[in-house]
Parts: sequence; structure tokens; C-alpha cells
Amino acid sequence: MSSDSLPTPTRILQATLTLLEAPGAKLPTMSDIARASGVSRQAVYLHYPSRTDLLVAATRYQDTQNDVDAALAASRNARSGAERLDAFVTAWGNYIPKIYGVARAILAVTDTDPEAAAAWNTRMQDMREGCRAAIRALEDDGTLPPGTDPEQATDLLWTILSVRTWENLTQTCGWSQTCYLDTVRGLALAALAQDVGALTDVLACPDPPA
Amino acid sequence: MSSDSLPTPTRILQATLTLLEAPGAKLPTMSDIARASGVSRQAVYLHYPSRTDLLVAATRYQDTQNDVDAALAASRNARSGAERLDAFVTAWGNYIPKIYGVARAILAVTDTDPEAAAAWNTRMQDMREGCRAAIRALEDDGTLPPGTDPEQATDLLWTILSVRTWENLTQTCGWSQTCYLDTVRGLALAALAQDVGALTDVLACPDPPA
DNA sequence: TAATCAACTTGACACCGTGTCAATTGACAG
DNA sequence: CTGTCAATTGACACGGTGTCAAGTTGATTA
Repeated sequence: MSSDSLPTPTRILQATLTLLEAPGAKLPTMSDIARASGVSRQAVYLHYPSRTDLLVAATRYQDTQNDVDAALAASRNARSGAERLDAFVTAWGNYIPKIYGVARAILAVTDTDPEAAAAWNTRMQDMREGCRAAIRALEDDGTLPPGTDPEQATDLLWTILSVRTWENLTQTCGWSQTCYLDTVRGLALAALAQDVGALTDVLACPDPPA
Repeated sequence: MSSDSLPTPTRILQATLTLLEAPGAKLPTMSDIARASGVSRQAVYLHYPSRTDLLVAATRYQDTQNDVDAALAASRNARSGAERLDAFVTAWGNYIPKIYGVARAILAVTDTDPEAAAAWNTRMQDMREGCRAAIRALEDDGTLPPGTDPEQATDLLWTILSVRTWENLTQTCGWSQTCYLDTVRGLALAALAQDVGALTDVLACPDPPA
């Protein structure tokens, strides 16, 4: 087994991700994680001094595994601003499901642990850069609505693309991923690229509203 | 003091709301609440068997105090669908800041306590009815984008008007309430009432992006 | 005046999860 | 053989929730 030969910190991270990504799982305790890692509870603390540290390390590890930057960089090749926005929404929207488990765990402790909140914020700041770039491309095209402050447009796009929005539509409302993508893409184009028809035939997915 | 003459359960609820509504406050413990109520910790459990029960009771109490229904009912008088949507967004958007403290506390335990999640969901279901009605008005006007399923349009509006969205824009991004309102109104009109100019000059609030 | 009853208090305790500490084991390297 | 490092074991403190039993207080009723 390759997992036996991996260094302990990595084994712990992988076990953490496995627990976090299990659909509909309860938020794991340190004991759960230790057990799943095949390691004592104290060994976990030996490598990650607190639960928050571990969760943050888990996101970082996950990012290196998934190569976010590569996925998001694809949108840089788009010519028009609208195309770029489209590509960015698609790339990020498809990335969210991969990180949702970890995001959920971090967001859950965010209310009580300011350190976790800070870590998550800087994590999301990177994504915000992508929003910023997409908005700037629209700005160059002159397709932004008249009188729009690019900073606020970035905030809006960033909010539309937030994990919470994804969670609401797919988890609470039961939308499929493709339906989510179509809608959010249409919403972004309609609101920020003045694309009138962007939402035509979009809100019509054959989904059972769970 | 009028608060001395109030029945204990009510005093507890009021103290809870006061703690919850204090800006930037930590989530209060049962001891905090008892102390603020001028009552022993066990007296709290005497009336509310669990923290979740207390929080849920606090929202209900708050709703009766604020008379949500009256505020939201105003939107029923609008003639056109777009006007109705506008009025509803304004009414609900102005209600969110009042309930945010409690909402925050309930949402925080939602991840671990399914009972709290259920209570909050039914709480939000009422609001969803308002979304549904606004969408239906647009449907009657024929202003919904072609090929739109009203149920999904409702989901989308409901998500746009979610507490999380408000939280993201006003708390995290530092937007003013009026800026939030203008933007969300514009977003809803642009996306669901095909109002092309709804976002013109809207994303231009003189706010310091905190 | 005395008994009663409900609301409330006091203080203890169990349970769980986080985080800490100290003593111990086992393997590997010089 | 000895040191060192990683990991284990088992104990403990702390904070928060929730429970329990015994006592207090004050108003009502006999």
C-alpha cells in the first residue's frame, strides 16, 4: 500500500480529506481523524497543533493536488471580456464541488475561530483576483454597465461565485451541477456583461427539486 | 423597570436577543444568557430544554416583535410584476439586518444540529413563499425570461436574497445597506425581469471597501 | 397560622471535544 | 551501546452542554 509508505503528516491530511469529502458526513473530530489515519490522536497534534491548523493545511494540500491555478488560468486565454467571464465562472464553478467538504468544515469553525476565518479569507482572496481580472476584461471591452465601479462589480461576482451560493442552489435546492453552472453563468453575464439573453432557456433544468 | 415585571421566559428571550444583536459579539453561551437575564443557568433550561430550542424560540419571538408579515405584505399591493419584485426585495432586504444576529447564531449550529437546520429551513420557507409570489407576478406579466421554470426562478431569487449573500456583501465586503439594496434589486430585476438598465449606475456607491 | 405548590436557586455531576503533559517504546544511526 | 526521533499510552485540565437532587422563597389556600 502506498499509503503505508507515505510520511505521517501526509497520511493524516489524506485521511482528513477522505473524511471531509464523504458525502453527508458529520464534521470529524480529532479522534475520528486519528483513527482514519491509523495513528494515535496525539500523533495528529504532533504535526498539527490545532484542529484549525489541520483544516487549513488540508485545504492547502488539496489545492496542490488539484492544481487550481492551472484550472483558473485557462480563462486567461479568452479573447472578449464576456468569454473570459464565462470561462472563469465555469472553471471556478467546477472547482467548488471538489473543495466543498473542506470548505464546509472551515466555514463551520469560522464563527468561533478568527484564525480559521482569516485563513479562509486569504484563501478566497486568490479567487477574488480571478474575479477582478474578469471584471477588468469586461471594463476594457466597455461591456460593464454604465457607471459601474469595478471594485464593486468584483465584490458582486465574488459573491455570486461564493461557496455559500453554490451550497444553497445545489445542496439546499437540489440543483444539478450543470444547472447551477448554466444559471450562475447566465446571471453573471446578464448582470455584468449586459447580456440580455444570457438567462433565456437557462432556468429550465429537468431536475427533481429535492 | 418593565423588564422586572415580565415573565421569566420573556426576559430570557429579550436578553438573548440583546446579546445576539450586539454588533461583533461572540456567540453567547447558556451561562452568558443566564447572567444577562438575571437568572440562574438552570432557570434557562427550565424554560428552554436546549440551546437550539432557545435560539429557535428567540427567532419566533423576534418575528412577532417585528411583524415580518406586515412588512412583506406591502409588496402585495404592487401592480406590475417588476414593481412587486422591487418592493419585496426592498422589504426583505431591510429586514435582514434586524434578524442577522439571531440568524448568525442559528446558522452556526446548523452544521452540527439537524434540528436547528430544520427550524431555520422552515423559517426560510416562509420567505421563499414571498419569492414564489413575486415570480408568479412576473410570470403573469410575461416578463420572465423565455423558457424559465418558475420553481427554479424562485430558487434563484431566494438565493440572491439569502442571509449569506447579505452577509457577504455588507459584512465581508463592507457595503452599506443602501448599496446592498440597490445592487440586489438591480440584480434581481436584470436576471428575472429582463430589465436591461437595472444595474446602470447601481454599482457605484461611495463606500470605503472595508 | 400553617400547609402547599410552583418558580427559582445552588451545587454537584456526567459527557464530550480540544488541547497539554510526562513517561514509555521501538527503530535506526553513530 | 547510546543517543535521538517518531510515535504511543494514559492521564489530566478546561470549557460548554445538559441533568439531577435538595433546598429556598413567596404567594395562595385551608
